[in-house]
Amino acid sequence: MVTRKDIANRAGVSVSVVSRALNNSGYVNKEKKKEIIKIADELNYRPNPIAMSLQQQKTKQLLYYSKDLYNSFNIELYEGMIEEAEKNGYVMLINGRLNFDVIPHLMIDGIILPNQYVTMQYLDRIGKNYHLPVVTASYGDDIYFPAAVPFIESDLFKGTINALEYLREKGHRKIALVTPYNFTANNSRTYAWKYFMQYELEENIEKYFLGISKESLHNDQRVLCFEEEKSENDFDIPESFYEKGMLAADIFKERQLDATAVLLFNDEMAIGFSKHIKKLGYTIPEDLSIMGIDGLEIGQYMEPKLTSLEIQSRIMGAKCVQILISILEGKKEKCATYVPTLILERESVKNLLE
Amino acid sequence: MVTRKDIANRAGVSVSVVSRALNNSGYVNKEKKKEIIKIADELNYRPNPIAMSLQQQKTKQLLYYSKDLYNSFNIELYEGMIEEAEKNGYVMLINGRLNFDVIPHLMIDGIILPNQYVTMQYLDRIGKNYHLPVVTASYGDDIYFPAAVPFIESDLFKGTINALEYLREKGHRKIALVTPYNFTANNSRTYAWKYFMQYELEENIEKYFLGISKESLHNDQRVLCFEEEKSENDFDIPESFYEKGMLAADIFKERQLDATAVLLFNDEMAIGFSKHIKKLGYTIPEDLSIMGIDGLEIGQYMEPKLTSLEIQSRIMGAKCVQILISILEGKKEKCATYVPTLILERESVKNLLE
DNA sequence: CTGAAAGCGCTAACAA
DNA sequence: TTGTTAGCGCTTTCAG
Repeated sequence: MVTRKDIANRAGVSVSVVSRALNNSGYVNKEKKKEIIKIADELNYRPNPIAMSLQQQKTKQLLYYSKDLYNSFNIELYEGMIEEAEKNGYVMLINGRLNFDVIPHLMIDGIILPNQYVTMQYLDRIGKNYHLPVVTASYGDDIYFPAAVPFIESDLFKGTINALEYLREKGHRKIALVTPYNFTANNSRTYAWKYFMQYELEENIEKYFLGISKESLHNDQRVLCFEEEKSENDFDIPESFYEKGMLAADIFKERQLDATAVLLFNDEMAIGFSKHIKKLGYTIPEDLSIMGIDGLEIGQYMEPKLTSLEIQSRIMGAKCVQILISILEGKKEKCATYVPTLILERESVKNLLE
Repeated sequence: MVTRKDIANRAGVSVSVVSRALNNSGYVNKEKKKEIIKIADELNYRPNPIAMSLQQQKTKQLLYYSKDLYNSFNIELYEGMIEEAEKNGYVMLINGRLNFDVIPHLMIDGIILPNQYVTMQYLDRIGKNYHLPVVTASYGDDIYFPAAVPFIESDLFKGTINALEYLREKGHRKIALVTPYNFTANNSRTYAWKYFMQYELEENIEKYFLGISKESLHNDQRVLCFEEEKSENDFDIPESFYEKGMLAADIFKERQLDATAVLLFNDEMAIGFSKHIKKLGYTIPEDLSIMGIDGLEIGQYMEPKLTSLEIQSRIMGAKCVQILISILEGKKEKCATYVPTLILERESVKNLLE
């Protein structure tokens, strides 16, 4: 391994001169500088990032502690992060296993956590004693969540309202909501839907709410199969959105709901729901319009192509990194940042007014 | 930040004693040792991984340089790696962007590259001057690939033969192969298929070969749309397996192929193919049996559930890490390691003999 | 059994 | 403009 010492020896100068030459800092004789750079090049010198990190007390590395790498939404988020990190001279790492114990072993300057629940757990288990700037990339799951750390979230309250407005414009009034959680869950999607249905459309929100959770379904056998419904507190368990979507279709049919449109918690659920509801004899969008949330690319592979409320994941990822870096640099940052959503119009919503 | 010096001060000893006590190395008075550990605990001391890395000249971190995080096969591979790394006291990082320039900035002891092409590029651009143990996780893409670095691959030659034998047992003889590459491509799947069709089944291999590449399709307009067909050498472009599978279905029908079964290069292609061929009026498996390669979980969501040749990705990932670590530890390692495949029997293959 | 000292590769303050 | 020095947090040798 080539070090600055080697270069110094070759050039007949001291290491500090080499350092200054290579870092473009302080004074170095122009001739010598050229010479030093030439030698460094010849020797194929690479600064040792570990030594530099030790000396500078920073690593220029950031970590995205993702919950679920199988979910392409998270990967898109990560790609947004990579890009922004790169621009700022940082390396963006990712770790797919939520094992907090490894964090102190990692050589990083800051962490991006995947949602508020993980953040809470982190604060509980590690964060108290181990300070490392943290930022949360939130889906907007819980509107009452205490902002313990700065968070960046998709503006899903406004977004859901927009989605519902879009459906209303197409003539829909009876719009069911399918979510994997309870009626009382404080996520902004549910919240916005309740508001809109109740005050804008004046429809019965109990009737059109389909929560695929053990509470909402009164311990229906079919929902108790899901791992995440069995345990209470384990946020490590990936959620079965797809399967829950399928179950929702069964229940939709059983209840003979007269909704003309269904808004689903996310695209995965929407895909599971659509697949199954078609099997049960419904035609999309003729009999029933479907709208997802996320705007994933795979929605295109559905038949018909899934209309969705797009969360701009890349932009969100970039924002997370921006904010984390500005915290690292000691700049103050406001605690909540909202990224707007977009209506992604494809084929699964019918215009009833035409 | 708490350092060993702080602990030493508190305990009234020197740093070396603290070091020895905390590392369980050398002699330390039992009483003092207890005391030191207690203080470390109270102060919530965490060894600085950077300082340790600098001193020990190793980071205990490994990198999986994945090509495509959207492909769940790679994620499974990664999970196998994580587990094995953890067992051996290593941290497994992953980076989704193939930008070789960041590698020298990373604090890692070794790299796992995603296939031989990437390995070649790596060797070309970085590896020559920058030594860092490297291992290749190969799909078995090219049987003539020069083993420049140790590689771990799924035994797809044997596996493909097994898959074809399985199909033969079910009464299939006319078995088409769908791949995204040329007839002359030296990947072991194609190679094994050619062999089996020619010598075991004595069928016409030209007739039943469906290569979805510009060469195989004589610059058919429809294949020229794919990004990866436009450029010659860029291995960074993700491949459009799904879409190519759909195109293959069109071509299968156009040619009025009388195959009773189709073996596809991977599950993604198989899913695209199946979806589209159903649309074209075929029923699976009644009219046509389908078999994929990979054994992905999403194959279960297809209708009917996809029968596939399972690549044991977790085991492969673990093997990669094992070998990389043993190289790091100076143990010799043989260059080629093969991981066996498994027939994953589901619903998309019909038994013609019943 | 303990502690001083050297050193991992680098930077930065300061003296020359 | 340059080189010496100290130090980032840690380990390890070696004299006490």
